[in-house]
Amino acid sequence: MKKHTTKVSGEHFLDLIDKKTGKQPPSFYEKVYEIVRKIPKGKVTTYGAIAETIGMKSSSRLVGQALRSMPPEHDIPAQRVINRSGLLTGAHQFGGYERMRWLLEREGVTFNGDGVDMENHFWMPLSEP
DNA sequence: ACACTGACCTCCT
DNA sequence: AAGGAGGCCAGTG
Repeated sequence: MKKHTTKVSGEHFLDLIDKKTGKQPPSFYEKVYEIVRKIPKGKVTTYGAIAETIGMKSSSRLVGQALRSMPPEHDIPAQRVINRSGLLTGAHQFGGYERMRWLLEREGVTFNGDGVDMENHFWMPLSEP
């Protein structure tokens, strides 16, 4: 039985991001969400690039953890975050590889074999807001 | 409070 | 070239 007890549940973190009250320093998760929201349509970035932008280059796994913890209703384009080699390693969260690929292709992302054409679609997050 | 968990990445065979 | 082991560390139970 799963209650919605997670501390990173929908209203909580969305509230923090939207209002930016500044009551407390943004958590790692919140920083991830902010960056992911900035990924332009038709572009992708990587877990490692996001971690590096936050200033924790070695914590790319935490980026994946943050995205996995997102609530059902969100406006964060998480499908635009993939692994370094262009593979859709988070596909299971979107209902499988084909589904995640479709989400990206309808945004204009093109593929090279099984992976995204990184040469044309990789987007490096900006450090400054 | 402690142990385990990863939507990863980089080395090392 | 391809595959495996280890490091990473905030959250979660």
